Amino acid sequence: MELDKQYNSRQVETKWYSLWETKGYFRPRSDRSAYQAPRPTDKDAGPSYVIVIPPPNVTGILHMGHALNNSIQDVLVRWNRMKGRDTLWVPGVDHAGIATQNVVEKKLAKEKKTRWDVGREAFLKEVWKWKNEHGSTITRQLRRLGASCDWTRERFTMDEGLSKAVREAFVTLYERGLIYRGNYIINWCPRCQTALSDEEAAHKDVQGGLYHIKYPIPGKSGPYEKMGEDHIVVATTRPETMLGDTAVAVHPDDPRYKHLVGKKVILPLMDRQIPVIADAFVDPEFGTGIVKVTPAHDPNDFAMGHRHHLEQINVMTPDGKINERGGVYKGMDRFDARKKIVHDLEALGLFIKRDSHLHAVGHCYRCDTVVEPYLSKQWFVKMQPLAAKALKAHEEGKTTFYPDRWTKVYLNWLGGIRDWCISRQIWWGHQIPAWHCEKCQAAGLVSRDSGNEEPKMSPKSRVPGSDGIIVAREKPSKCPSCGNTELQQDPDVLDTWFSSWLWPFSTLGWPAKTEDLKKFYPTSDLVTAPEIIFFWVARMIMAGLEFMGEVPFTQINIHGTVRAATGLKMSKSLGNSIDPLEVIEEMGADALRYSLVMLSAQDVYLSREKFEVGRNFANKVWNACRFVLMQLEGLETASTDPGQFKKVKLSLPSRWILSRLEEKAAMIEKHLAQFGLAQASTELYHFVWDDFCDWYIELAKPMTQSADPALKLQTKKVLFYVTERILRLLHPFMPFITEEIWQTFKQKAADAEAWPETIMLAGWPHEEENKFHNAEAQKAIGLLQDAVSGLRDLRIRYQIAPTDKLTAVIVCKEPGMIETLRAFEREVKVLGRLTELQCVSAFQKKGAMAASSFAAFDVFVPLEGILDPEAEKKRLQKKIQETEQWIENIRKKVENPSFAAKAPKEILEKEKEKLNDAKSLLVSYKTQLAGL
RNA sequence: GGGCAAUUAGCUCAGUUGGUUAGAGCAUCUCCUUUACACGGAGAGGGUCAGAGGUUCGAAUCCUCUAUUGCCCACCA
Repeated sequence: MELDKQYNSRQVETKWYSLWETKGYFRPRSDRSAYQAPRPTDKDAGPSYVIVIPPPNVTGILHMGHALNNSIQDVLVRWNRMKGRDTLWVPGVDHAGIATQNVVEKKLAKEKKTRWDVGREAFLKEVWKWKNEHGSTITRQLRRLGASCDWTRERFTMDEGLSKAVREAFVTLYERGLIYRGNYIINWCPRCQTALSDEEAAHKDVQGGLYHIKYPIPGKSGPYEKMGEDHIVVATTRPETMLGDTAVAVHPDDPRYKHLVGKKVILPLMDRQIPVIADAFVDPEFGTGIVKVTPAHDPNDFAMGHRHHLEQINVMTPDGKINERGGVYKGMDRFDARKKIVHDLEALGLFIKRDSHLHAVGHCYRCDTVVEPYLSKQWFVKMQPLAAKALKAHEEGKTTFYPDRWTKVYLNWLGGIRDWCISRQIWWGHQIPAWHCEKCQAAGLVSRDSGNEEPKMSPKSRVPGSDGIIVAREKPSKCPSCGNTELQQDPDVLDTWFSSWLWPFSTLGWPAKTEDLKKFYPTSDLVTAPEIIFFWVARMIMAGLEFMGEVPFTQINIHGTVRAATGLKMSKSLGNSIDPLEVIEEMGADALRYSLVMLSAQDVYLSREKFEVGRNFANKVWNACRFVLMQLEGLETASTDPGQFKKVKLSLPSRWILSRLEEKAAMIEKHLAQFGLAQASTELYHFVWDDFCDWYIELAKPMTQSADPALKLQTKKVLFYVTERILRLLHPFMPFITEEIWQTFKQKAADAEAWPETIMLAGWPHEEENKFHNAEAQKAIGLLQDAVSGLRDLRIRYQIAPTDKLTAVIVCKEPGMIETLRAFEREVKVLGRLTELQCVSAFQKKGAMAASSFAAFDVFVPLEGILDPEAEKKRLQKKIQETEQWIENIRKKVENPSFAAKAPKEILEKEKEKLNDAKSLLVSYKTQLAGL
């Protein structure tokens, strides 16, 4: 079996993925006894390694953010799996309540139907049908990416087990007094017609208006247009809410208005008298210093209403129209009503002006409609007690964020946490496990949810049913209070995140005490984007502590956001997205993954060209391996055993590459251990490309053609050994191409029976497995590289074609170095394409020659008839000038007494060495100039 | 209003706890179809490391301020 000349990513990817999956390689080791890790020597095989996928939205398709997130996770999972740890990656999707419902509602709208037309049951059937037909798009796409999830454990937030977990969590919190119901101002989306949590109302700066309106002060009698100057002025951004005003407020210490407190003003258009109250919330500096108070339509006013026992007048319908309490404006859309009201006020002479005003307005995160602060009865989770546990866990060092700066963001949010509105007035989701007893409610036993009260830590009564609401895990047969069997389940469903926050343990079987839960909880790492720290990460930590008594994961890796090259967030609606699947089709999943990971050091600004790095690299790897395979023709003894080189006197390049491999593997390991995937992949890229391909393979070529059979053999063995290890180092990043190549390598290996079935289960090359470190070899190859570069430079400088004959003399300036130079004379001759090469320690220049100079040596080539003395003179003068400047700089540094006194010895040595090198160079240049 | 990032070559970005004559990829230019690879090889040009102060023997790196950009949070109507 040989590798095709062209790498066919499509074919390779589908072939290997289905094989991996069907053979069960993605499952934890403990689940696949037939495939035990083949290398028990792995020192890092420690506790199990578990991560949970951030469940993507069931309506979603794979976008670049997912591709990045899952590439990173897959690198970590594959790396840990190779290290021999019992590894589990649980995949799944969430039901995305509002988003999914919207999709199906849109479908219905095409038939000119609404969900109310078809009814709840039939509608839910439709949603399930949609889910079953389209809900697996994203998981199919994750497979294309190569994500090595254990699909046998795939979960859906609405499946039976997770629904049970949701009910368990809800009831438990209720019993602990951490769930309450009440009338409060929440964010209401008039389009989706549901409540939203604070996190779901995205604030955006909007250029709006600040409307100044006169509220007349009533005189003796008569209509207010005759009140003359007797009025106050309020400023508001939402004039339409004035229909529900029940007071105006001033600051208690504001001298301008002190006399008004306790008096009444007339609410225009509604002709109601409302009181002037004093409240410290009012900022005398803002606007006119007078605020209209609308307790049913503004959270601040709501609070103020509480303090002053004001009536709450809700003037809006759930779909954002003015209701019957809005008088003549009834039935108008809120924004139309705003215009009409301003117009009417103008007509009455009560409208003063509209100032342009920039302010933050909440928008529905699903449909971008302006949300309305709206008074309604909702279910809430009391968050402070949960947050307190999370804060304590952090103090105890149980949660660590990478990079660290996110810690503060997380802690700040926890510190200022507000209660979580969890009920949604939609149908797709977990229906709230609460049942209403209409008899009890009619009897007036509704103490718990009467609203108009600040939420209490402990409800007044815990006796089930006493308030007409029964919260239970399963539907109760009758009301425990009155025996009524006609119980109605609360129609609302729970926020989708109420199921997502249980994900780390609900997917492992909770509330049942399963083996998985015992073995795999808490999980190891969480990898996610910063956008969902509040939505998901913080809440998972709180849920883990509350329900499991333990944080769900200890390391939280927050990676960058994927953005389009323009800097905007990538999104389909903006038309600036790049479809990862297209990139996979075009360049391969490995290319996509490698490019993304290399760029992931911070926010990722993407354009299509950026994936060329990965594509080119994959191609490079493929071809380098093809070359190595060609060398293995007829070789029977290729093996992965490091011991094979113990008794062999290896060539200098081989000693060098083995030393580099060891060094780089250690560095890559170090980076991976601290989520430095970008650094790790970059190191690997340069090692493979620069060290291995550009130098070692080039150096190896002549050796594999050598007349010396021993040299020939050992070189091929080293090529095989190093390449096989490179494949394993690359595998977490490029799973497909490495598997494909590795399998062909396996067929050439003498120790193939010791190889596992897949590279996935081959051990991770550990730097301590062998001891190839060799400083001398590294130094010598450094000199070799200089010599070869010097020759290439000379060829280019004087336009000598590569095919032209060239001889050279290397003049060693450093005593003792001559032996080293002679040691690789042959290699320099080949790489420099020389017909002849001499290494000498003293040299008398004859005829026209030019040189490349280095600290340790000069490389001379004869250039009879080519050398232009004038140009050469100029070049050398420039070099001399540069070098003198350099020497001057170092000298200044070295001769500074403070430097000598304070700098570490190492640095001092280094600087002195540099100075000597520079001086040596200068001598070379000057000698050359003199000889012209 | 508060907070966090970013600002380094034409473009996109690296730059580890302060110590290389500041790097890479792409783009540009020159040369090379040498039997792994033109998705390649060998070279070249190109930067006062946003600006100003400060700490230090030494600053792209640490501190302060300023400017520009982006993001997150926030109940001043």
